[in-house]
Amino acid sequence: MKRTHTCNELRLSDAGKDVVLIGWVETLRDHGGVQFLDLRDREGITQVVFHPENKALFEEAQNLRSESVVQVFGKVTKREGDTSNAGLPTGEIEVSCESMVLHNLCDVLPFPLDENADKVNEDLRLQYRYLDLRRPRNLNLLRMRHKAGKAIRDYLDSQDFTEVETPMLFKSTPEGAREFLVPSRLNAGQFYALNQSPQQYKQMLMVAGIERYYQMAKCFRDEDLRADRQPEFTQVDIEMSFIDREDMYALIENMLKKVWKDVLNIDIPTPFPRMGYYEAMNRYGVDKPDTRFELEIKDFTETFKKSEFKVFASIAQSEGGAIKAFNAKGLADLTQGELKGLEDIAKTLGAKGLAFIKCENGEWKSPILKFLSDAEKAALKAELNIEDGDIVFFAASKWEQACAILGRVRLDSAKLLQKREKLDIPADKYNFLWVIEFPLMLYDEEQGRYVSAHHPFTAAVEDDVKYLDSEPLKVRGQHYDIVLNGTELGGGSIRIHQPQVQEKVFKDVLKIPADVVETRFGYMLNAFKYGAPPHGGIALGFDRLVTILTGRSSIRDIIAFPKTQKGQDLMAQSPSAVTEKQLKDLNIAISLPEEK
RNA sequence: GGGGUGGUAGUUCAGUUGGUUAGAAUGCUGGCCUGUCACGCCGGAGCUCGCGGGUUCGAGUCCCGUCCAUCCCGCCA
Repeated sequence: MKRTHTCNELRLSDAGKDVVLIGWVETLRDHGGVQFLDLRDREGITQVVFHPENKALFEEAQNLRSESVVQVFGKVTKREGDTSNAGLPTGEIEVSCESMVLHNLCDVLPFPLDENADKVNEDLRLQYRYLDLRRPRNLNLLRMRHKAGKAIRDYLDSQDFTEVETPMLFKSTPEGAREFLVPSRLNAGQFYALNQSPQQYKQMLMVAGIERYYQMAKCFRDEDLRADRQPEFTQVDIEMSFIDREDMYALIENMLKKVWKDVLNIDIPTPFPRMGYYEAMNRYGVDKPDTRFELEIKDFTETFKKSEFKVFASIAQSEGGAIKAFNAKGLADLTQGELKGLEDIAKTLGAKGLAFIKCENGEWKSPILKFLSDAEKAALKAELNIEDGDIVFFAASKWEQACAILGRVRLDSAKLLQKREKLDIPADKYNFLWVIEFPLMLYDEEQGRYVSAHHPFTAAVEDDVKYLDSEPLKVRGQHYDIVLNGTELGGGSIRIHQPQVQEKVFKDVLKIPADVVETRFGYMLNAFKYGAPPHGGIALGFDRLVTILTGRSSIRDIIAFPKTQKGQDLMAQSPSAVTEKQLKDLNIAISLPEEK
């Protein structure tokens, strides 16, 4: 037995016991005549004391280094008077060391593992990921991730779900995200693709009659990375037969309720509010609104239709044009630099500029003020409740673009207001929201055809099916997104389960050529002919969920071995070149672009 | 593919209008210290300034290119 207790176990009542502890050297304090060693394992810290009577042991302790692994044999001793440490659960005792085994003398660390580690360059920490993970805070993140996963599994098990593993080696489906291709040695010149999601397999499981399926599914996408995106990630993938949207809402609400209860001991209220796609876009400028604060966007297209301000008037009169504004309440004191930052972000989203009106000392200030009529000013003041210290931002553009611009400026304004402590968003505020009734189709100008807003298996809302031929843009899908604090946690839909409907969507609405439909989806359409039950499902980004649950800002924090923005694993050093022989077996030739 | 930020001791950073031997803290290392808990005190070693090129009498500093990290846009059915 390597230890009798963990480093967070011994208390005053254990005084006098002979114990064995093992762990890492957290700190070493050498006072010449007495030495202290804080020994740490994943549970906590216990102070070990060395006295000079045993000279050999004392010198051995002096030669230890931080993060070495030592096994300590000794007696639990009460810490007398003010030598106890109230800041430590084990602070009333210490272990008087009688002998010690040094299991591993640690090299000098490449970076400190204390609270300063958060400031260390992330690439260095990723290279030594095992050291960064060793910090108790980071180990705890992995343990919280485990707890969240367990809560989900426990809940779904209680609801009679069956976890089924589906293949990661799938076939290439070029219409989705970029894929990781895997060459097939046994089928020269052919490739698998790592699955982007188990979408098609889980629908086949419904046809198979499993009724309630879930999987903690590893998924892969070869897209550019972000703070909330990794090339491989985990989805809580769910599919159910014989249900409607209400069943799905209830299931997910109860599941997330259990996760928050089990991991954070927080009761989140259910049911979650619901908001239509167009309402979300109009009020918040995004389809994943952060409803923890207001700063809502208002529409002034009608107000400016007959305006003397030609820039606004011409857009307001144009097909699909919109004039929108919101009041960044209390942000009139923003600096030139901050204003430029907001302008720049608006421009990256296609705005020509960012018109604004400031209200300071009862006076409106704005480059566009001279173009506005009294009636227009009155309308703005009333709708936006403009008061001293406020600043109003405008977007004039196509409806979707105007929403997107102000949606983004709204979020950035909120950050500026938070910095000024004029907007308070409590860390434990969790605003869940269902965003529903997305349009089923969008018109892609470039391709000159309709494309699925989400994926082509989504069923239309019953009342809208009749528009499928005549006005596809009017058709709402039975799609739902679950949103938390402005992050899209996941989405899903009730699926099409009738082969003739699915075929019509592919061929007549999406105008996918018949032969392409046959090669990509032929087996699916065929399967639907053999008693496919009505079904629907959802997929939740487990990594994103855990990121928010743990209050972190990057998905990399809650993934054990994450990749950098270039998709590299700096510790294991992947990806890497392979041998000529490997390539030959796979019939693959590498042709790199010429160096400039 | 595009835009922003950053790259100087092991680590985190400072470095003036371009100017002599590039600093601080921490870590490491040698010594002192019998009650600390981020122990304290005294000494020491350690940086070809991401890489390549250019301007200049002289470049950490200016210019060009490039690499890496990160944030964002595109992208993510």
